[in-house]
Amino acid sequence: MAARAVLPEPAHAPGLGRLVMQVSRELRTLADRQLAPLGLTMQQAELVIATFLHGEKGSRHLTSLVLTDEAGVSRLVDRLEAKGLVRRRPSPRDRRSRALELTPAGRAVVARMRRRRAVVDQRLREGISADDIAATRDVLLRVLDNIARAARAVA
Amino acid sequence: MAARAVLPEPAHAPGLGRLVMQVSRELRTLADRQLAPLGLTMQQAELVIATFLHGEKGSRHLTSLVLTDEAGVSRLVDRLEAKGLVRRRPSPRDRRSRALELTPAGRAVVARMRRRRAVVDQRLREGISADDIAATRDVLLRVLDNIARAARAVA
DNA sequence: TGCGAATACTTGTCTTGACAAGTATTTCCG
DNA sequence: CGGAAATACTTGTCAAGACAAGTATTCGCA
Repeated sequence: MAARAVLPEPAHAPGLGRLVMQVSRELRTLADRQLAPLGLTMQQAELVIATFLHGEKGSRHLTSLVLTDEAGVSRLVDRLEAKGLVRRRPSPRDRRSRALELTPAGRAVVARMRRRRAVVDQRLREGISADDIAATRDVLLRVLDNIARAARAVA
Repeated sequence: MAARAVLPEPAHAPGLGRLVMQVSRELRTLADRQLAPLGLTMQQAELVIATFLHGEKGSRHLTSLVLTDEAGVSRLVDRLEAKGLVRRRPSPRDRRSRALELTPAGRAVVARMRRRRAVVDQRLREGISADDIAATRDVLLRVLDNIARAARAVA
């Protein structure tokens, strides 16, 4: 694993961070292309599914589920509302909050997307053992932890 | 810099894909914040470094190095040119192409950024063995392979 | 030779992501 | 109680990524 301190970092042995970002980018691109026939992006699909699973909560509670911040969720909901898949209702408990709910059209596509997502996820694991997946997950969680620590050091 | 959009949400185990995307996102955010004092983003820093290492090539050759497409590089170069770090020259060998070169100001920041990047990369590996890093890299490469296969299946 | 295909880059549009600032509402506490 | 602080969301701005389409130039080859 490359003692690549300050070295060129050739394309064939990229740093772990770079590799993670490459995988992330290609995952999104693939997902977006597969969802294009439904007229949705990956983020939009995630939000629709999150609304199905955790609906009735305000967008604040959904931000962590779709990997963006509140502002991002707000505009994501704008787009989904424009597509008629989701609706904002005033929340009875807290008038600052607006609860999300799926429209009939929204419910109509959830199952299909979830199935599709599962298939893709399955395909991405092909040829990789459960142990390797688990170990990878573990490493990535530790990296996340290190990122959080570094972020605190900066702040 | 204030309320970090970052950490919450360990909750239950997310899918590997989601985890990769989360790591990617937080990596970029951290890098962008650390580079902010230099007035650069992570992508801009990467392109300046790539120009230093592989300069004199047209942007076509740099796209794979900065994880975006030609259009992205084109606009990235626009921004760096506006900041006076990089310059486009007509390529003598091929008049379609425009060779990139660092300006003195560009060269002046390269060393600092590379050192900084190495430090951060080091910090992200803390507490993770070289073997684990290698195994993780291996798994991610196989995932990349699966993505490519799935992409071909779609196309 | 010359013409169509390929190549290098640019530009337009849409979506996302981060951050800052703004509004409305609720909570906390003196 | 009353006002300060926190909270929930929205909006504005900039940078990126993907994709499509456009321009200029070079290449391949009949």
